Amino acid sequence: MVFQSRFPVFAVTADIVALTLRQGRLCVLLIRRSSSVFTGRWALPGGFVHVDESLEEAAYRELGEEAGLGADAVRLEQLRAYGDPGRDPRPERVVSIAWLALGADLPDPTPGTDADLAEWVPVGDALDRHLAFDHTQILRDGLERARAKLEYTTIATAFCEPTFTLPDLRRVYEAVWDTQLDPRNFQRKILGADGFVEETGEVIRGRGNPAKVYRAGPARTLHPPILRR
Amino acid sequence: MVFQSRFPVFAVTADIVALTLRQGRLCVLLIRRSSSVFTGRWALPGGFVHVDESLEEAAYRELGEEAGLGADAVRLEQLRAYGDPGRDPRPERVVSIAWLALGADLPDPTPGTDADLAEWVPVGDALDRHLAFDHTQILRDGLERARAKLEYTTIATAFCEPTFTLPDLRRVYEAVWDTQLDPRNFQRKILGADGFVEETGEVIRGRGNPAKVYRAGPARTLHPPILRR
DNA sequence: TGAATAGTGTCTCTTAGACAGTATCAC
DNA sequence: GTGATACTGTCTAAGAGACACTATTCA
Repeated sequence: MVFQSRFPVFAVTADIVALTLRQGRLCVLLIRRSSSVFTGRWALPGGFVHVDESLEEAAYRELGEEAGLGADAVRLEQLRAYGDPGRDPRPERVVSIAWLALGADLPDPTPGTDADLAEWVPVGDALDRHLAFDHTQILRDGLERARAKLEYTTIATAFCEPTFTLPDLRRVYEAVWDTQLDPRNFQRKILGADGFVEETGEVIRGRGNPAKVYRAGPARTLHPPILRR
Repeated sequence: MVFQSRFPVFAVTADIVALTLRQGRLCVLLIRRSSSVFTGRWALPGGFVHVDESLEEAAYRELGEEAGLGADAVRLEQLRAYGDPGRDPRPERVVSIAWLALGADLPDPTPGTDADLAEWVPVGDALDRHLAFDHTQILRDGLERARAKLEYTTIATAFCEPTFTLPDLRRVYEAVWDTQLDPRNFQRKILGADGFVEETGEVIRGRGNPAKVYRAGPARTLHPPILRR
C-alpha cells in the first residue's frame, strides 16, 4: 500500500515510557524488537499512529498490542515530540510522540506482533541497554518528568492501587526519587496537602501495626510542592 | 507535487507561541492568515516542517519567514504535540509541534508569505480572538508553561536583554504572572539563588537612583523554586 | 516473646512574607 | 525642589528537617 499527500510526508509513531513499581523498584517496560529495523534490540513499546485515531488513542492501543496492558491500568501523559531527521534509519521521516504511562504494580507483559520479548526492567538497567532509536534519551526525559511531577502534582497515586496506605505512597516517592524519606515528615506533608488523599476509614492488617487505608483525593496539583532535596 | 510513503501519511507543522514584553505587558505574536484554510482569521505563526529539517529548525525558520524574527532574538522550548483528527480542516492529517519562543522586547513583526498582518497582541486580548485551528488551546498551554517555568527555572532572563536590572527582571515576573511582587523580597530571592544572575559591575542611570546591571548566570534551574502565591 | 510494621509530637532552623525609610538623579 | 526610581534590613509566621518511642500484629 502506498499513501500520498500534497505536503511533505511524515510518519508519526507513539512511543511509551511505561513506569511501574515492582518489588519496590522503579521499572520501565521494554520490548525486544522482532520486526523491521533494530531487530533484536531493546526498545520502548510503540508503533505507528493510524490516520483515523488520536495520538493518545494510538498510545493506548500500542500498550495493549505490544504489552497486553489495558487502558484502565495506566495514566497517560504526553512527554514531547522527537523528530530529528535521521533518528529513524528508514527512508521515511518519522516523528515520535512520546508518552509517559504510570501504573500500579502492573502484570508481566504479553509480547505482541512487533516484539518477541517484553519485560519490566529496573530503570538503571534499562539505561545501560543501548536502546534502539533515540529511546535512551526519551527514557531519560521520561524519568526526569516523572520525578519532577511528583514534586508539583499528585501523580504519585497513579503508581498505587485504587486504595493504598501512606507507607505505600512513601515507597513510590522513594523508588522514583531513589532516596529515603522520613515517615513522620512525609505523613505531615501529605496529610497537610488538601485533597491529595482521603481516608477510606478502613485499615489493612499486615505483619505489624494495622495501616490506615486512603484513596486519591480530587487535588491534581500541590501547593506548596513536595520538593526533592 | 505529490509525496508518497509506505506508512500512514501525516503532515507536520511547527506552531509557535512567541511571547515578549511590550510596555510592561505580556504579548503574543499573532498573524492574520491570508492563505489556504482559515483565511482572515488570527492564528499563531507556523507552517509545515520540511522533510530535511529538524522540528526546531522549522520553528526558527517560521519565526523568520512569518514575522521577520531572527534566531538569536528568542529562546525556543518545545511545548507539546497536538494531533487530534479533525484539528485541521484539510483532508490531510496534520500534527502540530508547538513551541514556546521567549524574547526581550521584540521588534514589530514583518508579515510573511502566509500572512497579511502580524502583530504583538496582549495575551488577554489574544485569548478573546477565537484563533484558527486549536490555537487558543495551544496559547493557553503555552502561557501556563511559561508561568510554571518562571517558578522552577531561570528562564525569566529570556525575556530580558543580555544585561538587565533587578527591577527589569521583577517586571518580567509581574507581567507573566499578572501580579505585584515586593521588590525587597524579590531581590532577596533572586540574589540568594546561586547562579541566577551575575553583577556586571556597571550601573544604569535613569530617572532616579542608578540601578545595578546584571547578566544571566549559569544556573538553569532554581532550588528552591520561586513560587507563585 | 521477638521481629516487623505503622503510628505519633516536638524542637530548631530556615524561608517567606509583611513592612518604611533613604539615596540618587532628571527635570 | 520635586518627583521618580532603586536601594537596603528587621520582625514575625510558617514550613522543613531532624529526631525516638509506643502500639499492633504475625510467626
